[in-house]
Amino acid sequence: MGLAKTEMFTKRQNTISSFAKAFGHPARVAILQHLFKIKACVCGDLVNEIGLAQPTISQHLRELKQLGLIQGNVEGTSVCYCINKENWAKMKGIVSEFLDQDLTCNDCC
Amino acid sequence: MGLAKTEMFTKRQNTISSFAKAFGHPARVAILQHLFKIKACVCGDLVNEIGLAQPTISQHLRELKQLGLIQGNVEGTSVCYCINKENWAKMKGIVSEFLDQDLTCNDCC
DNA sequence: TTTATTCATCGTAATATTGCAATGAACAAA
DNA sequence: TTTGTTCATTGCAATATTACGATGAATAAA
Repeated sequence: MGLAKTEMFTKRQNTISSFAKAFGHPARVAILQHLFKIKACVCGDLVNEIGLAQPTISQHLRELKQLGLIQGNVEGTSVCYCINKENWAKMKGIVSEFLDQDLTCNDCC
Repeated sequence: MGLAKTEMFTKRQNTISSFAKAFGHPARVAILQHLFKIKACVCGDLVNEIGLAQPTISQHLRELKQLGLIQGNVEGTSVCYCINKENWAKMKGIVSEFLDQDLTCNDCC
């Protein structure tokens, strides 16, 4: 019914999918790549850079922020967003462990 | 409008988000983990293992198959699904490159 | 104080995703 | 052939996501 039955899965499985969902939209991929590139940012730059409306960018930023992958520091009228290094590293560890699973396989395939 | 404006983004950005979307649901994470674990599988096993209805599992399998991450070989009345090692490795390379971006940052944050 | 700038939030419309009952297709066994 | 097994597909209902105009809150500048 459009509702992910999260209670059926392990905490780890839900964590992995939550992080993956964060990268599951090209706008958020682009936002993160831009933050990595310039190493600091304000929302207005992203609106020009990405090409989506300001509320849309703001909404994507909020999702990334709620997951802890970015942080925003208010500076006057603008907000300085950047990658949260510590949480990014944690996420990378969890996702990488999933991606790095053993590929050995029996004769079935 | 619920429509990702893929044409605004680079091919690479869309590729990353497509793969990420595949892991963006705990059921698909669980399916892949199970395939890794037993190294071969049929759909019926997954229905018992995961706990979702058979059509639901079949639908998730189709998405993973369309992305090339798994493959299914028909064996009599059952279908043997397993990880597509080559494509998994390719995907891992693309996603890892994104995750491994340089975390150095200026004094802004 | 007034005005401008910047970003967040609200409200809403459109599309996407998830889940499953019902059904179908393919094959094997009786 | 008939029956049973296995998985795919269809059709639908419910929820989630995406996008943006309008508006609000906060601050800075005039």
